[in-house]
Amino acid sequence: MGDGRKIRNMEEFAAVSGISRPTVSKYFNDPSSVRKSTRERIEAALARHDYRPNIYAMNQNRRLTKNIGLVIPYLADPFFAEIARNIESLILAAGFTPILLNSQGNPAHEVDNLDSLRAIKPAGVLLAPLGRASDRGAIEAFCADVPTVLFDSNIEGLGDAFFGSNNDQSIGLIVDHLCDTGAPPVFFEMATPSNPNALKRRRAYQRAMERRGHAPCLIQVPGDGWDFEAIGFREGGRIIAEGGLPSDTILCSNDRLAIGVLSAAYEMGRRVGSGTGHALRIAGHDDHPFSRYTCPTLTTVSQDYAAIAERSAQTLFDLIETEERAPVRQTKLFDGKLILRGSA
Amino acid sequence: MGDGRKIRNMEEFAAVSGISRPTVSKYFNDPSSVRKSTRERIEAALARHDYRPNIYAMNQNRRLTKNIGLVIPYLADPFFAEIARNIESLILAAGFTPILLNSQGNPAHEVDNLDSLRAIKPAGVLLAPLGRASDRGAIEAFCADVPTVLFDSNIEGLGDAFFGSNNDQSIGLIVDHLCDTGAPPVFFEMATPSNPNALKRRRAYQRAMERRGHAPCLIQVPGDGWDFEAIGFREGGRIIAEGGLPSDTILCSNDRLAIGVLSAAYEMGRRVGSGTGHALRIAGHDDHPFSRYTCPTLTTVSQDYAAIAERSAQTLFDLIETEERAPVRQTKLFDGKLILRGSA
DNA sequence: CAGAAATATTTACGCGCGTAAAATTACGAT
DNA sequence: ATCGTAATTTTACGCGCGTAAATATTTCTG
Repeated sequence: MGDGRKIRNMEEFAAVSGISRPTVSKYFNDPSSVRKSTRERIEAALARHDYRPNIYAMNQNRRLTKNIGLVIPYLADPFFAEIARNIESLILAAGFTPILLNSQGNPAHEVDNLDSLRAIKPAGVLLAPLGRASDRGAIEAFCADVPTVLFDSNIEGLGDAFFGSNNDQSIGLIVDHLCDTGAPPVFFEMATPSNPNALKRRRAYQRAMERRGHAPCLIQVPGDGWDFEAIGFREGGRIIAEGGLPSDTILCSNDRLAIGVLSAAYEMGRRVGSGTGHALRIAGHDDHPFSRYTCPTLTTVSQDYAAIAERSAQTLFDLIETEERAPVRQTKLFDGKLILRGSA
Repeated sequence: MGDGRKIRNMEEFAAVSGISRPTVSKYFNDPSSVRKSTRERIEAALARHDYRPNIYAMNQNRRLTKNIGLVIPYLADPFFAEIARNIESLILAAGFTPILLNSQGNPAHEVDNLDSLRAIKPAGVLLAPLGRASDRGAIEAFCADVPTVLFDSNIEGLGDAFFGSNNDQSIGLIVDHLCDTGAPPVFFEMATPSNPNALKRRRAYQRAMERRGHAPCLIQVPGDGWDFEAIGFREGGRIIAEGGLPSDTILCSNDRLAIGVLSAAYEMGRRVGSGTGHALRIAGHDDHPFSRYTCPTLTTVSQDYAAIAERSAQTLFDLIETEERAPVRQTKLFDGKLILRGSA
């Protein structure tokens, strides 16, 4: 395809396509904004010459670029990687360019990411914040400048919308299940959790237990960072070894902790499972990609992150379309589903 | 900080800092290229007015941007996510901006990513290709235009350099270990593997077995895509159930397959492990983040991806620095380390 | 302190495209 | 065929900064 000479800019491309440059410019900003016959002539020329407008020159004078920022708190976590993959596809399908940024569990890095985004003048941003650890002031300032939809972890009052999981419902689901089928669970978590939703889940557990007339019991273990499996393994192993738990049933704040605890229980020869004769029952939360390959397989609650991704993206697209900030901050929590497997 | 009026462009910023605009421009391109006293005056003004140059205007006329592309074949795999995290940090530390792109296991997507990168005029690109599935022609054309270092998976002759793992050495290591401590292993893999290094590992297994005077035995199971654990679980379970394996020892082409096989073996009540009285031994390759939490923990070979990341990044930086393409294509394979755990 | 070398300033132009206003053309419906 | 409207073309300017060349200034060297 293409004849010999290279097209250097839109001027030259407009010449070979027989259309004026401003119309070609209109075409690239929105192909449907030009007449059909014009569009066809441009696309014919495009097939012959493979010209692409210079994105830097394009974005320099445009007030809004076609870029959408996607900020993920910790991309090495397969759970977040999976959400990122989903949302990326949605952004591409909507004709935008996703800019994927990883906060790597670090609040300073999160702020850096927002700074980078600001420089890029994105049409909008989808932000899964670190949560409690986040620099609220920095995010607030950012949201004031750029249409931003928060997801996964809420920061009260920030952004034009928030979509996440209904931790009250989902934790309630698994607490009910555990209570119905055996001893009421203790709640295993980090004393100072990195995980954004941890505090909500803790309170949801407490409420669910009280609702059923049981006394909540929190097992809060030390540990920093995002290596949850290691913390679950080390501290879970310790707890199990020490004994003295008021229950044989452990509900973990998330699947990654549960994977560690499960592994420790196996090492120690404890029989984990829902069947008769078990020594321990262990459950998690999130339906992590690896939770179906633990031994035994992990009973957990799935988050409806397809819905969260879809709704977050669509809300941002609408925000960008209408070019005005949302009058009221939209919020919706999606229900989880009980995933019954072998561990509880 | 900052007085009332906003700085709109470099002209205005140059005015308030008392330096000419071209000098300020020089400063932003390389702070060390201006005299110390000048640098201090600019930085003082910077502290007062928080101005940042418009990156679109900057990059428009620059032949080389400060962007470095980082293309990952499948970001939802924690192994790749971890490498990406490493390399991202190195890129940032070197003063460049990482552009993280995910091919999502799809060759067409990989080509799209390279197209996007081309539009961004990156100073260089670090590319972990899909391997056999990759569109060789497209990558070749890209490498001709942009300094590119391949890593993880080699495509013979493409890019200015390649750094990866020495599969011959690492597979040899684990085959030797398995042979020394029990029955020679069969090799479990996908018949049509998605994984870039799969074919190299297959041949490495064959050579290692022949070297020790054993007949290689390939178990090639059906399955598409990147859900390796599911394939390992389904097909591994089938193989184990059918019986008739010439060995009780299974070496899997990668840890994710092994995780699935291990899970299947557990479900079927087979005793897996290196101890006496085991029914099965299972080993993997990669030292995947989850391999230390399987039941039993997975014996495997670690890739030295810190070295791979470091060397790949450094080579690209040098390439960018000298502004000339490498005269000879550099290649280095890093040795793996045996990780002895419970499964074999 | 003079002269050389390094650095800064001035001046000027160009990059590739967005976009506005006015003039022209093409289109669809009467 | 006629009209009104929508689409296109023409013309023109500006965005914010890179960069080159000539000139002026500072800093370093002996």
